This record gives sequence, C-alpha cells and structure tokens, in this order.
Amino acid sequence: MIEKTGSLRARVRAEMIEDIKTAARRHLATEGANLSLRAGARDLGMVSSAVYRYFPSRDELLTALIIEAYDSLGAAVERAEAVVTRTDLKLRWLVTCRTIRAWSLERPHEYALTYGSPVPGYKAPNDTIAPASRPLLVLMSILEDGIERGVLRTEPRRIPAATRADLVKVSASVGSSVPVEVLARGMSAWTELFGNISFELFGRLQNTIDDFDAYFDLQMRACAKRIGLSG
Amino acid sequence: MIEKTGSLRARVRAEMIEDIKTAARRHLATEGANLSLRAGARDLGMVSSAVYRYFPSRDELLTALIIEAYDSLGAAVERAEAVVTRTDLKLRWLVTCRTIRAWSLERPHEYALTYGSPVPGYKAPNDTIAPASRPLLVLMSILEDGIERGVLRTEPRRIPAATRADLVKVSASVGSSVPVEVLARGMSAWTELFGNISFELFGRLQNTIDDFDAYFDLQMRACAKRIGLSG
DNA sequence: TGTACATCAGTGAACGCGCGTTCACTGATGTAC
DNA sequence: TGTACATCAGTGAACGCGCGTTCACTGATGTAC
Repeated sequence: MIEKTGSLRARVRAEMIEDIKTAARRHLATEGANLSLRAGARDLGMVSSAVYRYFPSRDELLTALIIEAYDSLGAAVERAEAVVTRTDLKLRWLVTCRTIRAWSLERPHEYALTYGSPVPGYKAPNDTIAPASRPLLVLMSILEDGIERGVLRTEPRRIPAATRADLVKVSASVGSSVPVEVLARGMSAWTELFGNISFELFGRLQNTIDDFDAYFDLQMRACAKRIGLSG
Repeated sequence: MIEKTGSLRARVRAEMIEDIKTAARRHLATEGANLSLRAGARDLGMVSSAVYRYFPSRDELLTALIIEAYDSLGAAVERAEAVVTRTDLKLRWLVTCRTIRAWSLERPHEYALTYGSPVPGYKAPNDTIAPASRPLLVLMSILEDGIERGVLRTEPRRIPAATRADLVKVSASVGSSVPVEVLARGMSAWTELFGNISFELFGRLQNTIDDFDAYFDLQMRACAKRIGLSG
C-alpha cells in the first residue's frame, strides 16, 4: 500500500516536523518569542523529550520558525507582485506593500518574531539572512525596472560619502546597480512601510487611526510618488 | 540630623522604589520584557517578597518602568527641542529626531519595551497613554508653528473621508488644528523616523548600513523637506 | 519468504533551575500621651 | 523626656508551577541475508 518503503519513515518524519512547527507557531501567540517547547509537545500529545528526535534544541526550533516565516512572507510577496503588469511600477509597489501588510496582520506573532524586538539571548544564525532579504529583493527589482524603462530619474542630491558607500554596498549585495539617489528614496519608503505595520500591529496608533486600510494605502501611495513610480 | 521626621520614612521609601526600578531596568537587558522580579530583588540584596512592600505585583512594576520610559523620552525631546530657535522649523524637527534616536540607542531595552513587540499577556493600563504621547506632541507643535508662520502650505490632496476623519481626530485629541494634508505628511515622517530606529536597533540593517548616523540624518532631512519644513 | 539484527520514535522519570506570590514572623522606626 | 503602642520594612520558608535537557528504556518499523 505504500509506494516506496524507503521513504515511508522519511515522509512520516517530515510530517511530524511540520506538526511540531505548527504547534510551536500556535504557541507564539500566547507566549511570545519566549517559545515553550514543552507546550508545543503537549498539544501534539507527546512527551517533551520526544521533540528532541526532531530538533536538537529549543533554539533550533525557533530558528526553523523564523526561517519559515521569512520564506512564507517572501513567497507571498513574490507571488503577488509577479502577476502585476510589469510596466505598472506603481501598482507593483502597492501590491508589495499590501501583501506585506496582509501577511503581517494574518500572522502577527511571526511578524513580531522577525521584525519586532529581538528575542533576548537568541542569536539568529546566518541561515536566516537569505530568506530575510527576499521581500527587499522585490523592491529592488521594481527600482531596477524603473531605471531601465527610464521612469525613475536620478535627481542629483547631496549624499554623504559614507552613506553613498553603504547604499552602493546594498545594491551590490543583490547584484543590482540601482543608483544611490534612487535607492535612498526606496529605502525611505521601505522604512515607512514597516514602520506603519509595526505601529499598527504593536498598537501605537490605537484610538487614533480607525480605518487603517485607508490610511495605509494613502501613505503607501505617497511613497510611490516620492520614489517616482507614479508614471 | 534629619530635617523633617515625618518624611524620613517617606523619603527612604521613595529611594527604595527608585532602586527597585533601576535594578529592574538593568534586568530588561538580559531578560527582555519577560521581567524577573526576583532577579531585581537579588541585585539589591533583598528577598523577593520584600518587593511586594513597594509594588503589588510584577505587572505593576513593569507598568512603572514603561511609564518612566515614556516620560524620560518625552522630557528629553521636549528639553532638546525647546532650545532651538523657534523659527528654525527644520532644525527643530531634526533635533527631535536625533534626540529620539539618541535616547533609543542609550536605552535600547526601554525602546523595545515601549515601541517594540508588545509583551505577551501584558495589558498596558490607561496611565501610559498620556506619557506615551509626549513626543508626538512636540511634532504637532512644530507643525502648528509652521502653519501659523505660513511656512507650511496645505497642498490639496485626495484623502479618503475615513482617513480625513481619523486625522482630524488626531489633531483634536491634542487640542490642535493642523490641517489634515499637513498632518498626513507629518505622520508619514513620524512613521519613517520610528521605522528607522526599529530597523537599526532590531538589527534589520546589519551588514548593510555601517554609518547609521549619516544615513539617519540624510533620511530625516529628506523627511523635513517632504513635510515642507525646509524654509 | 522468513529470520536476525539495526535503526529509530517515543516514553517516563529525573535533574536542577527559576519564577510570582502568600504568609506568619521579627525588629526597627515613628507617634501619641 | 520617657513610656506604650502602632506602623512598617524586610525575612525566610513554603506553595505550586513551568521550563530545557538528559538518559536508560521499550517497541515498532525497516534492512540484509
């Protein structure tokens, strides 16, 4: 009844790993980043020590959750942005913003884990760097296309040498060559994007902004204009 | 040797409360928002139950810390901004930004407590609202002065009714009457300001931006221009 | 096709730790007469 | 100025809880001959 005996155990194992991560993810809600390995195990009706067959320590489980969160956000953004008409740069930007926000509202605790205060005592390993940069790569590709199509103009601007160098490094690390003047504007909008989501999610604008959908869209449209994507 | 016997105990008590808060503040660094009442007590060489003479519970101690953090930031910003020439609106904004950033870098764990991910299971009481709004009030006063002096212009802009209402409410809650078009720009800059600090403090721009001083100043200057404070 | 052995998942008890909070208590400091 | 009493700070033991991790073990599933 099983196709490949060799992979039965492997498949069950993979499923179990998923189940453990899912249970742990659920517990992020109540315990925050102070993730409890025991609580997750209890949910699955297994003894806490059994988890060690799958993850060598609590921190490794946390790392898996973080990587998965980044990948999930990255994939969602890539997928949503990819279906927008390539020439509509403004809409590509707006869809990127909206997707990031929608993902964050859906999975607030994973947002907190990845974009909120760092977990005390936890040092993220290098494996998280690549997935973490996926959303930013989407922005970079929009900027690149804008340059290529001649929509984004490089208005001259006084930028200190140190910052020039930093921004060149950002471009280069992605294998891109967006001019620093444009990248500076892009980063500004990027910062406001995440600033907005943090404000909303962490309750810093409660009792002030009621219709966050409308407010967010308004501000992200202004960002598009600022970057120069309104063409 | 003591001036007023009636207040000796009161004064010692007040000092003790300060000592407990200071010890607790130190422990925010290692334990994060998951503040340990016992650890603080140990530092002071006292038994954990003694803390209950001063704070009815751990959460009340946490609340005291949060309120103090907001007040400390608010006072720092007010003090720094107050000595800038009133007519130099751009510098008033920049000093506000720089002071907020400097405070955050000095007290990263208090920043995380107030502007980072919410503490799971902790519900901030209403006492925190007033101190929390002090920094924003400084921005509002800059905007108001800008309007009064005719420096800030209200460029017509399509703003949805819901957002208009929300922004009017923000103004009104402060007893101010900054036009919504100007306030929208102010809030955008405000969001980018805190977005930047969060990115820096939470390590989201590590290995990319080396000279954060220069980068921050550049972006905040752009914000000033955007708001219309460059006059 | 059947047997012998190796691999692996999961158990349950235990270690040693830290936590918030309660409670009856001891002494010292302040207050009233 | 001195005594009697009330107030208060701080102690130390205890309760009941949860945590991450280790370890010797049982049994089931897979592999090799």
